[in-house]
Amino acid sequence: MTAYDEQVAQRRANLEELGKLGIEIYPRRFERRHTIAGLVDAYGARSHDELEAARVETITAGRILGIRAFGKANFLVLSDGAARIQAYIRQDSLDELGFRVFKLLDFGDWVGIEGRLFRTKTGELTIWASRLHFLAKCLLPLPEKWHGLADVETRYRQRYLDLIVNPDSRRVFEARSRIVGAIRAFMTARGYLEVETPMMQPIAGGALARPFTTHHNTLDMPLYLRIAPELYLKRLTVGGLEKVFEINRNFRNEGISTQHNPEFTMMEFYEAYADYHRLMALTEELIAEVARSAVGTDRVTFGGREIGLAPPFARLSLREAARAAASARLGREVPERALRDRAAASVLARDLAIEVGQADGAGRIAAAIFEALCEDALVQPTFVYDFPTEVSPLSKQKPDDPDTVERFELYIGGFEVANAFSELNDPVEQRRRFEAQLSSRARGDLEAHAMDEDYLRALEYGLPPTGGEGVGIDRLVMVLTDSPSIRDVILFPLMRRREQGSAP
RNA sequence: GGGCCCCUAGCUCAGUGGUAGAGCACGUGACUUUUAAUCACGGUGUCCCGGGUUCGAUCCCCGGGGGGCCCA
Repeated sequence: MTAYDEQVAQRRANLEELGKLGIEIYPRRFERRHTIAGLVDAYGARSHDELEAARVETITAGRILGIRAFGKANFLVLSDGAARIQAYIRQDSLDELGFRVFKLLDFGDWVGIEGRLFRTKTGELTIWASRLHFLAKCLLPLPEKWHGLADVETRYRQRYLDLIVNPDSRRVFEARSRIVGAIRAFMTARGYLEVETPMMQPIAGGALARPFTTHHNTLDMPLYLRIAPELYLKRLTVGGLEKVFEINRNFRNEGISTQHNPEFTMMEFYEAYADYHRLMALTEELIAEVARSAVGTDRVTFGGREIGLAPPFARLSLREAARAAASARLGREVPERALRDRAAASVLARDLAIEVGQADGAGRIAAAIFEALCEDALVQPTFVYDFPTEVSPLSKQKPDDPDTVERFELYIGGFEVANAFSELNDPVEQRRRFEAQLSSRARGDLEAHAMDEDYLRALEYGLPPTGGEGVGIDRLVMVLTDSPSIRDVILFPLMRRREQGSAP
């Protein structure tokens, strides 16, 4: 028998013995008077004498994360996830049944404790147990109490173990919840209406990405998991919902990395009468306010570097950034027209050893040069603005420059956190853009945008001047919690399936 | 998709071409204010999987699986 099997057998036997004592081994409910966190909060700072005078009686519950047994006097460490407290289990302070129950407890079991608060000789806040209630058995051995669970694969696959033994992990997800709450509060306070649009779409649009496909049986209809809510949210703006936002998942069938999970959370919003300049101002305010309210500061450390999130953020034109970086890299002045002309851009890319596709125009090449040379360096929050039209099929062109659209991406920590633009609302131009995408698709671009006739029809009813933006929640959480991988901020990141029978 | 690295006890990790180790956890005993409790004693195992080389492979070689990081 392996050590593991032996421990499991021992725990099962203890559970059986508990049943023989006549207690309910899976009780239905337990009435707490206090949470452990509440006790620590209220009494953690009280002195020994204050506690004696107050004679605080409590009933609380949690998971056993430590047992220090001395025979007739014992200590249990209980956790409610948020905080820990120890209970003093003294044979002559419990009834006989209670002490027999104690003897059958294992590391990881759930128990309720009734008793009086006091402080031990060593000064630790402790519950002097008068009653012990068995609540549920932990039948499998837990990771070690001191080193915790370090194996990242197990942490992701069995997140519950990570949460039990690694308090830092829980803190990340608590922060994530506060961040989402703060975003929602920020938008709601400014009059944006929260909406939910389809996650299953007959045409996956609103972004350049490959979708997941699925199928509806009764309608016998192919469907896609959405790659963006964009086209539905703009239909709502056509419908007169002038300020809307949605916080939900997008699904993109592409590679996995420290910055990409196939499903990820975006906050996307649209505002009638706004353009991308207005969105930049709003975004600065949003990021700073969310940081302050969710993590208590607008100066955070990410990957060992301090990042200031207070406005104003730096602003950098995409082609200028690419041009300057290319000039520095090549040691000669690269003119901006080298990024405007296909032949010149192609030569420039070759000189920079950046691969470009046969069908890529100057716009795509400029964007590729920017990504290759500039992204990593954008650690402090920076708006990169004025994108090539070729890579932005849903954005509105600049009045004096049809090759450029009013679009920006916000970079923080070296990666894209938000993407926004003045929305293209001319249905004739939008149709031309879709057609250009279709010809890209015909040349093999699997990420090219599909034609969406219903969306064009909506535009024909009239979309007011509108600004729209998507904020990547996972990446924002990474920055605000100093998490190096997107998998650290997603509770259950997608993992490759394992063969049956191989643990875990 | 490519490169590099990792996979040994439930957990955290050592280690070796010749019967596989530590700490924690687990079991037995002692201990009525301990706290990574301590002390004594005890058993831990598909060394990720398959093949090859070898008298002998956990170790070397090849293939596969899972994971991490970097690149695309």
